[in-house]
Amino acid sequence: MRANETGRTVTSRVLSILEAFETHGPSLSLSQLAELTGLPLSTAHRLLGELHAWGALARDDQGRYQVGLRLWELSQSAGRRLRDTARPYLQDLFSLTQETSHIAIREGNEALYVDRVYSSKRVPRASRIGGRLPLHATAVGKVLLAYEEPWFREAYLQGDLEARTTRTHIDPAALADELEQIAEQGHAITLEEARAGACSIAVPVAGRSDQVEAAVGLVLLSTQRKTLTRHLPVLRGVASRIEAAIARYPSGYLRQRG
Amino acid sequence: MRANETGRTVTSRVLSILEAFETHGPSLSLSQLAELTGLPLSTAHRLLGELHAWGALARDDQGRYQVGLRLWELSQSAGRRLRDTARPYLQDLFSLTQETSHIAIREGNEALYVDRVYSSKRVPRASRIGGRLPLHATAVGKVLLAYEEPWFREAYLQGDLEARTTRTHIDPAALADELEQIAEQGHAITLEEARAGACSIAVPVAGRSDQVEAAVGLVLLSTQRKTLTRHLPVLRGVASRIEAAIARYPSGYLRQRG
DNA sequence: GCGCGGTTTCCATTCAGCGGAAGCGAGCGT
DNA sequence: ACGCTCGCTTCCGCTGAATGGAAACCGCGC
Repeated sequence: MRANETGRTVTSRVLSILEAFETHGPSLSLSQLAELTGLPLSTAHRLLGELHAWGALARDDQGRYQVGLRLWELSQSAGRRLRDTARPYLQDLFSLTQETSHIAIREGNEALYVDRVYSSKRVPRASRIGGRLPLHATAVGKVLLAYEEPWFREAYLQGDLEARTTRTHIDPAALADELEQIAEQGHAITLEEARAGACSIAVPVAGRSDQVEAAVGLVLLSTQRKTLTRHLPVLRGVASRIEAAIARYPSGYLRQRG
Repeated sequence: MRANETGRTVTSRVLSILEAFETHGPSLSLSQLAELTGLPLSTAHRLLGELHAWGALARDDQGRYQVGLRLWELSQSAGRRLRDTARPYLQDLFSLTQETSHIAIREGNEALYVDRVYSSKRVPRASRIGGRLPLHATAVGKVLLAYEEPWFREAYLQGDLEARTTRTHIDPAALADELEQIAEQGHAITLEEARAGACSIAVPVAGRSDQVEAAVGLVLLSTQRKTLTRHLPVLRGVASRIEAAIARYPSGYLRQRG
């Protein structure tokens, strides 16, 4: 009967519901959600009811909850900022190279894939739009890391460096050298470090005031590793066209939450 | 000093903040938001603080709020259900026709564009991914309407039928006839009804149990209107391949909120 | 029909959230 | 330099909105 046993704010409870969808499947029942969030059943029920009424959550025909289309539509604007700008150039990149092309930004300790155009060749899919991969295991990630503030880069290298494949570079000292070299030469390459059978190359995309805000890259079958650098001029060209397009925005328009 | 003057629940207040972003620009200041939501400044400030800390909102370097990438990432799963399934087929459709290709579902009284591949030709953009257009002004919308439950279709025709261009069909009786014909022949055509200079054609995509859940369509320059029907076989082929891919999901997986 | 897992509704209790007011601080005009 | 304005941030005593235990409800299988 007490009013809010836990001390958590209402807002944080609502958000913890959304959080549950991030980590545990796209479709959850009331009791699962109550379990996952630690909320009493009736409280969870009421909050879910409000979220559902508003359209933030939808219910399938078994009564389970899913993230709703209204929330999707709303948050398109966030992805859209970069995406809408970059999309045409990304498509150019694809038509020039015929290889899987993508653009990513840094979000926390991971590379967040903002958009991608798939090649018809069946390159192993390491990630998807809106998905994330560790910064040290992909070409775009390495680029983002290489141009990041030194304090961040160093802190990152201190942390756990997950090995995605047997080829992932996980030695902090070696990685530090590699990143330095990347910053110098202006591009990064990975060979089966995120996914067996795939290699990739990426270059930075700077916003106004030289701050690197994103990275564009290509993914190829690892059998074609030797052709990677051939795409560099095209990649650079596309990157600088994206930069020109971004330049119209206020600085920091893409970059969010340190 | 009173506790919650308005009678609105905390959750609804939080959601009203998100609502403000739907209708008024992608970037809003504290005082704008307080104004728009009708919340006292200090209350808005606290709620925004929580949303920001969680990552639902981001702040640009002028301190204004924007919808954050965490929310975007989270809600990708909603769009992803249909999008990830349909994407490859949509890309096939594009490479077969070289025309702007899109897929949409019904959300409320509007067609919600779930995904699109742009032609390089500069077809007037009537909408964007995650955007909406009235059901009666586009080919995909007409298809969705034509296969909708009769009670819904009739209610829709009673309502205000906005004229997007001088060519938009807004006579309820004529539209009813047109929809009947569309359901019969299995495709819809619009000629500059949503946007001057563009014409479009669309066919239904049925989920399990014949329920029409989405529509795929092409947009062409209106100068090419005579070639529209030539694309019908390709369009139908792609639609049925999407149907096959959808068939694995539980029924109602895409359809949400009546 | 009866028990079981899950969902929905009810309502007296109480502390989390409220919001008025005061404190900052950056920009601007004089 | 100085005061003024405008918008953001922090503080804190009061109170009704949110809480959660319990009980009703609803299918479903045995």
